[in-house]
Amino acid sequence: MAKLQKSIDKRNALVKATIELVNNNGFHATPMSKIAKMANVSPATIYLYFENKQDLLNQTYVDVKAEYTNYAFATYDTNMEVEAGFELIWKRIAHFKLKECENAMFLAQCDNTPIIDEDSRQEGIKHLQPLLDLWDRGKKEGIIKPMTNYMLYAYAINPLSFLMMSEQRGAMKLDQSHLEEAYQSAWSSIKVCQ
Amino acid sequence: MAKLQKSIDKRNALVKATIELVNNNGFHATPMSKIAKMANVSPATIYLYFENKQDLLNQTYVDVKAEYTNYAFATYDTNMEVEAGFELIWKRIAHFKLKECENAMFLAQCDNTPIIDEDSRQEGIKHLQPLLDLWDRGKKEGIIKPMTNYMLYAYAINPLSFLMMSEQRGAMKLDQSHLEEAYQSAWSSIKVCQ
DNA sequence: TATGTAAAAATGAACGTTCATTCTTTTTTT
DNA sequence: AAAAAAAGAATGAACGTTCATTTTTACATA
Repeated sequence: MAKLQKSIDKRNALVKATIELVNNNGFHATPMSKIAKMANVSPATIYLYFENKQDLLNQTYVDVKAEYTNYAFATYDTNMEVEAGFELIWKRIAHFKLKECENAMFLAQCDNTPIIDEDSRQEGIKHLQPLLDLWDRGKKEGIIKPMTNYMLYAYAINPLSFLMMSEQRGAMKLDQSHLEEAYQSAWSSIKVCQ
Repeated sequence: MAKLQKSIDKRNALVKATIELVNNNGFHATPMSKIAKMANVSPATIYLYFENKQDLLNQTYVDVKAEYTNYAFATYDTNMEVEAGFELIWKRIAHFKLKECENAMFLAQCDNTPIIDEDSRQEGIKHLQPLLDLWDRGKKEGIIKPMTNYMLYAYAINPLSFLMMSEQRGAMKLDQSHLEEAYQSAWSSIKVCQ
């Protein structure tokens, strides 16, 4: 009973504040007091929802990662053809990274620093399975290059993080035609050349 | 006279310690006292070489970025053919990221977080010019896709950061044949398909 | 429906620690 | 012996977390 009574809104506000402040200042430069203030909550209240600062960060990471993959696979169906399925998933991921860039930036920061516990990192990876399965199928069918899934991810998906960060910094603008170009490059880099 | 007398070795030791500790703990979780200890120096001595902690980080970043690009272009000659020049530079970059992964990890962390000052970030980008010039030439010759340099970097170079981080985490091993595959994917994604 | 009450949730202030930076003194160099 | 470099100890601010207390909620009773 106890835990369920605690307002889920307050937890969400804390997670949201964490994302925004960590994006702007980095994890260790965002004090709990600021997170509390942004969430309209007392610092002490944070400890009713999270064990400590590290736990707050870990849970925020897993939350955001789940949101990311849920969005990515929402309209995907495992019966789709490999190329069509990949295009669908790719475009959903691209859309997420560009429209929800607060979330995407947060993930990029966590994925390139030692601030997240290894357990939470592993937890986050699990949700990507449908894409890895699709790639395995593509390799069997001779449509996708016989490379490790890490390599495929590096070329097909990861560039979107770089593009998102560049746009976020104001270095470039990504419109629909850029996105189509990007998709073609992603597909070129992993498809088997006929 | 004053500045020149200060030992360059001591400065280098401080920069090296900063890289190692920031890689393992993140910037804000590495105290000046630990940096000093690792460099066999008193905390107060750091302030003879650097203005403050932020300045230490900024200078470390610019140093490492310069080392990275010096290595990348060391054997490149602007008279080379586009494809050959790209292959050469790509392989030098790959070699740097995989053999000097301490340095590469440090750059990845700085490039995905707000810990570096914008000025130092800009300073670091300048040194990449030879590659951008090569790409512009390739576009004129119809060899390279007519995309922005950011897009080309995202697909041709940035995946190496992801692969380096994955290997560093023990998720995969990158041998020579993986590297050849990676190069083919990089080239596939930016070359004009005939 | 109104009231009393015990548990849960939330709070602001306080605590102890850590940290970046500075100060004063000592050591090294020229 | 004067100047530069380095050192260790000291300082004051900031932080994560906890504590003692207050406020809110849920609900039994009338």
